[in-house]
Amino acid sequence: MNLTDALERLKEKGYKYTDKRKDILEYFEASDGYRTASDLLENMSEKYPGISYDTIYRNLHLYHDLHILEATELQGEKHFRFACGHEHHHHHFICNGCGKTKSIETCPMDVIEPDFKGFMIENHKFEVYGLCPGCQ
Amino acid sequence: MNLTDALERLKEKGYKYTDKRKDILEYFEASDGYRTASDLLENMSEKYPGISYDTIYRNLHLYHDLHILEATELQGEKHFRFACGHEHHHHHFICNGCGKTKSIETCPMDVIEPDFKGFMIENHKFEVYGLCPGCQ
DNA sequence: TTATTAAATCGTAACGATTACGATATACGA
DNA sequence: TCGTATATCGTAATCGTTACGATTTAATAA
Repeated sequence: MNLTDALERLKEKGYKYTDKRKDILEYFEASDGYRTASDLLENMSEKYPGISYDTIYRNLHLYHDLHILEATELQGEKHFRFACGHEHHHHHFICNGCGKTKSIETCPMDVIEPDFKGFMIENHKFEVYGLCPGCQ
Repeated sequence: MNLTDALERLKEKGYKYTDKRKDILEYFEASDGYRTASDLLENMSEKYPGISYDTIYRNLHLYHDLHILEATELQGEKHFRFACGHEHHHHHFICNGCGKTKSIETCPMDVIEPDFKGFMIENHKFEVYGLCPGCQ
């Protein structure tokens, strides 16, 4: 996902263009890692003092619904990043220091023993946490 | 982990025995799956109307610190279950209906490509979610 | 260009899960 | 049985998030 594609998807779904919406996308484009709602609020407050929580969360949810952002829960707080796009299914190493990610191509669902007879599998989560080279 | 071992660990660490502490452990022993603080509060309220949130959370944290309970975060809420004890490292299928778990013996860290040069791995999370036979 | 209006935002209150704390009660060793 | 450290109660505060009436604005039509 990138800024241009995201803005296009927004338009084709009939959502309005606003500077705040563009700036939110630019923030995630520049981040390349997981960020929280308050990270975003703090960043947006520089340009838009007094920006509402409603605006932050409404747009985060909108982008998530449109598959422009993907989300994960870390330490009781939702974190968002640009969606990884049409690439094949994969997982992430997530840096505890800066939130940046690194792809893990293998999916454990392909390699674990398939003894789930009688169980209906709906989804799964596999994440590796640690420190990236820059954060050690 | 079981009730007897847990009470013994509590005693040997110098914590006091109370009926509430025993009953919390009995609740998790009988549950065999992930339960929330409010699940526990609701259950304890039958015998102890007016039991304090402080008591619930303080003991959940105590048991977690003593490795009597293990925890995971599901849908923004912490869930606890009896620790799986000294068995070898493994992961869980977790039923979205009843919270019960099923062990997954394979750990993805053993099978993924080891291309983490320069990254310091601290921990990982692998969970499979779905419905157990009884909840479908 | 202006008018219309549905959507976006603001300001702020409410919410659910969790934490915190002074006052009181209790387990347990002396 | 007493003394005291600890556990609990009752309740307020905190944090992340959601909700909502009032106001503003982007997009479209006249």
